[in-house]
Amino acid sequence: MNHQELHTTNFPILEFQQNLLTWYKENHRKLPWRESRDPYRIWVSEIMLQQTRVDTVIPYYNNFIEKFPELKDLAEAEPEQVMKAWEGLGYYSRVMNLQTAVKEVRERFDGIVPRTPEGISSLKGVGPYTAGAVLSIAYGVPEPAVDGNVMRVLSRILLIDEDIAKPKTRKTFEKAVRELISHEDPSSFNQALMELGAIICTPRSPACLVCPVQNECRAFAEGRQQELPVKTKKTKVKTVNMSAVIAYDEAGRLIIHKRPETGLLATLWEFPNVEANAVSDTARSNEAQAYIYEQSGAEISIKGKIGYIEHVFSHLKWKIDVWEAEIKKLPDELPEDWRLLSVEDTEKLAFPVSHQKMIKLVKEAILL
DNA sequence: TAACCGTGGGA
DNA sequence: TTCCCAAGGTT
Repeated sequence: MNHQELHTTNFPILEFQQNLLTWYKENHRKLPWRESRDPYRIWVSEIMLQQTRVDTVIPYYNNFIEKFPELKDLAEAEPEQVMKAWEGLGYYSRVMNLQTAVKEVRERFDGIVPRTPEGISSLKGVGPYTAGAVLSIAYGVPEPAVDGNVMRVLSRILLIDEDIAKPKTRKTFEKAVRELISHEDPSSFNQALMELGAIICTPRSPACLVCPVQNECRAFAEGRQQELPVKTKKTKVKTVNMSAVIAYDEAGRLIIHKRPETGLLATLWEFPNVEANAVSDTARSNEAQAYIYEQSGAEISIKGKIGYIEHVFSHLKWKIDVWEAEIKKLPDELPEDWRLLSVEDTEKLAFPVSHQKMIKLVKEAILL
């Protein structure tokens, strides 16, 4: 690459580093994962923070570390207990990958989280951002940790107008960070970029007037901070109509189903549900009844509709009619991924939020 | 590359 | 209500 094309050409790097780091030392938030340099704990926090707000993560992080204080505790835990600790956080493959990865650390790296880019990047669920974050924060390695904050902040400071929605754009910012990063304190430098993005250089109406690096910001100099970063929009989500069934026996036990190992809401428990293709309510309840019999062998009798739930995911939307049913006859043995469960015991298994809403319906509509 | 993979908060 | 978003990774 031609040296003249570098986004950091003629940029006051030392001044920028000093202003950013001084600001960070005096203004950073006290967060639970900042009280430790244990690479395992840093790692857990970074996985939880993926696409998730700090305020949401804090209670999950504290509970997770209480349950699994050290890497070996997570490695040896029952997957269902691990998933229960993640219930409600979303993107559930994150935690299954994390447990897979900590087991790998014990088997391949003698229980020590690897301190090289190649080593840590080979772990399940550790991409370029998380690799750089753990290496820099836990080990002080001067690697870039480019997340959405860093792309927003640097797009403004360096006036970079590449579309940050495009995957290859991240490399542009990694290159810039390699030029800018403090080799004396890579941990604080990377965290400071993200902290600045979270507190000052926010997506809308950035607080430029109190920004510690206002002097070094090319976008502010040109009054263009509102135009950056450039980010193309996503397409609208698809809508799927569903029927879910709350079926119970004389003892009040409910039929539940464990979702497949891969895909949406993998391995979480749910009330049996199918896509609703038929037009009429009667035909839809028949579809649901047939599905449950085919999959589990249970014969049920649907009594009526007890609720309607809408649930929006990142890429689709469920519209769910919830039906109440009595179990008329059970097979000699239910399949492995089907179970009968008392209402109280729903607290022991992990359900997606959409189905937690149904549990609430059960408690309000059926138990009363 | 673009689609898939959750959830809750704020404008 | 609707939209965008929040410390991404995998396929």
